[in-house]
Amino acid sequence: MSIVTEIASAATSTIKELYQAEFISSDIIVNLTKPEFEGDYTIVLFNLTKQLKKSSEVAGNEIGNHLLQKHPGLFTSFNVIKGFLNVIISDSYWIDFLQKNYNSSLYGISEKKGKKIVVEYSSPNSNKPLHLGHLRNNFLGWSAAEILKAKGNEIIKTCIVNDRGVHICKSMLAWKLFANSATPESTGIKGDHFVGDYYVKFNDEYKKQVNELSENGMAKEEAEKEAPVMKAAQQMLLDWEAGKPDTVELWQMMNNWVYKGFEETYKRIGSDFDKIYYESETYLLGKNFVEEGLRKGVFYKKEDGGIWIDLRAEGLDEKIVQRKDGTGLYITQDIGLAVNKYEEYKFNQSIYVVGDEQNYHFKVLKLICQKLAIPAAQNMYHLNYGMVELPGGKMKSREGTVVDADDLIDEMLVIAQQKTEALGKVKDFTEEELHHLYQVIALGALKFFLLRVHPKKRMIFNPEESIDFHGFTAPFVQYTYARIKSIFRKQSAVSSEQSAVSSRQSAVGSQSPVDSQQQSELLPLEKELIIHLEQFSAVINEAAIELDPSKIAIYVFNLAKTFNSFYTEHSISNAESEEKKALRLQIAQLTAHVIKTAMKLLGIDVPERM
RNA sequence: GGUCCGGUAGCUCAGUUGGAUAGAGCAUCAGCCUUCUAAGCUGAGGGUCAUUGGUUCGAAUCCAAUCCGGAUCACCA
Repeated sequence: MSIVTEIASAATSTIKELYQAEFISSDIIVNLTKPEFEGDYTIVLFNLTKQLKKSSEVAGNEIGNHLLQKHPGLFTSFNVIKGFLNVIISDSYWIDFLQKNYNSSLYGISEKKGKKIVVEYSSPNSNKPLHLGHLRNNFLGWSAAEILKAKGNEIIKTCIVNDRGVHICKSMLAWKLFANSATPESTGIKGDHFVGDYYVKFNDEYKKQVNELSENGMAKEEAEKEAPVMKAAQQMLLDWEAGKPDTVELWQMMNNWVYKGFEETYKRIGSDFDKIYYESETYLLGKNFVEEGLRKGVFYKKEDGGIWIDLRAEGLDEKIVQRKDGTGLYITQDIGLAVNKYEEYKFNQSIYVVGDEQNYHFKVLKLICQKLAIPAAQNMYHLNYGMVELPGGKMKSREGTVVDADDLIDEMLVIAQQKTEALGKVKDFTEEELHHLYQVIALGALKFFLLRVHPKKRMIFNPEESIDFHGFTAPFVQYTYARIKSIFRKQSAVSSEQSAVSSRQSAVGSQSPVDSQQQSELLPLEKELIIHLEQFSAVINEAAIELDPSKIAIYVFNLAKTFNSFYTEHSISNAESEEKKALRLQIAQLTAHVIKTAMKLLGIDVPERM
């Protein structure tokens, strides 16, 4: 039980005993006391006093006294200011908490509960490389999965690759027209970039043709339809759907180039999937449900043969689910995929990590699934996030104005190397260790940068301003971790020399009243750190409920910040007494553990030295 | 036009189940390396919480209206 719930429930029973008034713990608001007042936690009385028919001054004192009497181990004193009851938690409570947890490798992690959750994320197109927007998606999806795992859920990570459609045919066509049989191997270009280049080439050619046609007097709209490359791409899609061998072969070859490139990038950024779905295999799945929907009267057929659903009662529009030519649409295949996934995994919840431009789509999808009474409709959740934009506006892969994922990571690596070298602290590192360190710092900085803001906020990324390594960043937190590890390295070097008194053993073993007496005078920064550490589970909980990794990022940053103040203010190795030293080593150990665990929830590694 | 999301310091963002004098980072300025790693620490300046009205002991937070920015409302995915 967290300290906050403990206080709330103590207050609840106190109020019941004193006034026979029935409140539940959640009625009692318990906050951290503001620094300018004396106290650790504050119980807000305003909302209670009306019902108690007492002034908050009187009630606060009565409640405070009663709490002290009933829970002498928990509270040591209190004060009442206006409607606020500030309580001070006893040092022994905090020391007890620290003793119990400082050496627990699972601190903060919940036991398995067996709830099964499918997280679908990444979802790339196979006609272009991953860009900054995908990175936000990947980091968010990965982190959300880790956070849910930490709450004891079983997670299945899935990905749907959009590997078919006219946009795929566009790069195929451009390759046929312009490549002269060049391949990633022959050019030395990474496969996904190679194919992406042809996608851009297609659009260049298309624009050119539209312009030519317009200049010859054709209306722009018509020119866009009549441009030969566009018509050829559409023909290619028909060929593909008809299974024309050379088209399918070309499609497979080019997709494989892309997948090889993706694999490399995913490995770099640490994304993985338990199951990859390909749209080419799922795009026909939803059609069965069109039939069913018609039978159930959920859908209806219009005169031209198109099949629709009317969602106007739900405040939406009419939506087509099957074209008049009998083919399905995006929404149709998503219904099919949802059912497919459910049959495969029988999940309790299904999370889709997809940009907020598709909010409408997922609203409709859920509604349709509900109306069709598909079990997969239960607990379908769209984890949406804001687009990443450039100062000049949206990124457009057609126009080549994207921040490429691979390029960005390379750039971050260079910066990590430069900054590290400038500090000159890694002279004894091997090549391999350096390489690993740069990787940890560069990717950490990037992930933290994209995860530290609330998912819903759209963000503007300015490539001119490189990502900072100071302040609210991963390197800051990583540095704090490395500092702590450094202390322990030196400590174990010392303690192996003087084997008589191992400070850690003396800490755990010391049960004598003298020791606890001395230990129980926590300095403000010591207490502040322990209070921070105690909040970890509550923060994970909040992050899991809201599916919001930024909560973790903010928390771990504040923890590191508090530790750094503590570190500057008080010596650990040369503490005033052996008891203090033992206590501080425990605090440091738990801090390191929480930093490492929290960062892992963000998909970020921490270095032992930096 | 309908629906949804956002607007908090120069910039990037916390804070929104209503609680005390609205907080961080960056940037700016002033200090701190003879002591466990200065990618650090300490301090200063910087605010009409978009606007107006309402609800109440109390509003950045809830309600209404307005303004600004974005997304979406495709027989594209």
